[in-house]
Amino acid sequence: MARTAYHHGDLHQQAHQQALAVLRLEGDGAISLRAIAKQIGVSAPALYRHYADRESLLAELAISGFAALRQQLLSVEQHTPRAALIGIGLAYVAFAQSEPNLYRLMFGGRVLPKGAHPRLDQAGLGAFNVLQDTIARGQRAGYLKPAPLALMTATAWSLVHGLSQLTIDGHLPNADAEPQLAEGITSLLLEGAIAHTDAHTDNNEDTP
Amino acid sequence: MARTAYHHGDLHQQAHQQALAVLRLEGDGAISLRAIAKQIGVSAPALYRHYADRESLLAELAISGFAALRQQLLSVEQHTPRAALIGIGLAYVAFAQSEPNLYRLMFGGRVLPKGAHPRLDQAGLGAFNVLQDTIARGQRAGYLKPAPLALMTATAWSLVHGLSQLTIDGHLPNADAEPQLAEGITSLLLEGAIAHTDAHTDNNEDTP
DNA sequence: GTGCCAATGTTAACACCGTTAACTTGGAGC
DNA sequence: GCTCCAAGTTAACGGTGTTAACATTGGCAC
Repeated sequence: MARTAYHHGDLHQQAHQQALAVLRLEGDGAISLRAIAKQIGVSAPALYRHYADRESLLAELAISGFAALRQQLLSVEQHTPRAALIGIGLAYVAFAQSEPNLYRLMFGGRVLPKGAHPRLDQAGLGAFNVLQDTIARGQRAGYLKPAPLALMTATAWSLVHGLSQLTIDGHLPNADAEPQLAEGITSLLLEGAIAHTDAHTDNNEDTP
Repeated sequence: MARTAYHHGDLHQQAHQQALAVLRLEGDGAISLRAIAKQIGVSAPALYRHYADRESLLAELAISGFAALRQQLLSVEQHTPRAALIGIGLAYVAFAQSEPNLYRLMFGGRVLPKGAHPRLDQAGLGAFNVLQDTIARGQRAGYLKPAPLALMTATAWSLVHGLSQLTIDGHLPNADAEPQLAEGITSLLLEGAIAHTDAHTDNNEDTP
């Protein structure tokens, strides 16, 4: 089922790979269906047999990106709650830095409106759950505070996502020491930023 | 110097406002120079007398966005270190939620490559500095740990930016209670996530 | 084996887009 | 009053996503 120009069977996969290559080099804005078709050696409308439209192609790239992120998060060692949490934070940021354009596509928001591609949302949840499970384990082990799981997960997710986005876009001044930065930030969250004692005694300042 | 079709003098400002309106409603991807020109009642190339290209128009929108964000951050009350920090975090997230498409443009990264628009970088720094100054004040007051300022600022910036981005793009499951979420997350960072004691005694697990 | 059908390609065309070149208009300064 | 320059104009180029109408062909039923 191949090789005769017609029905070469590999078009879907080939378009995916070609689009991924363009994405890595120049970003999602540079992905052009016509250009991809030309480089594959096929007419542009042929792609519409495999993708509903350009957005669907981008969504598929993002889905595979979330799968790769999930695998990378699953591969960190978990033999200590603290090691697991810091390891996941570092792995997350490392993924974003190794695939900045893919990461921007996954979380861009401009493209891929919320519920338009259910498989995308599902893939995002798959990565999200790795982090949430690790946090839940940390709580069961007594290492983390018994605060609401959703709150702690949202906090950790926000921190690593924000750091990823800011570093790959160069928004952090003095971002020379990135590895230390990621580890320092994670530790800071775990151990708290307040000096040492009676931190909760001054939170009644709004009732004069 | 107005009103004669030619030289109506207001074109720059009018294009800015029109583009901002489109941005708010449909996102930066929907901003079209030709469409803007048509709605203003002018030919498309006329815009090139006022903007070098489409990207410059977007950069100007982002610049005014950073200025607005800075003003919003400057307006929070600072009569207590804790109130100032939490207030800034809430104000930051509130800004992103009230102008999601503008916020995405400001931090998108796809458009506006790092050093291409110096005034943009400067505007971003202007907002960044408000947060950094507040943290420095908190340190001088002894409320915050004397950790490196760059580290603490990067942490706080990452947290609020990540939370903003995740909420406006709907990536957080169970994000029903957003206001509480923002405040809870900020508090969690300030007070630390680790249970209570000897949190630093198990960080030698990687030396067997 | 043969014939049909659905899958998968093709070309042509439409309506956009950003951008540039060449030209025109008209207000301001000398 | 004349001139010059900023700010507008039309025409055109090359590019895009997408659809319609048509062509090819591999595989399955008979």
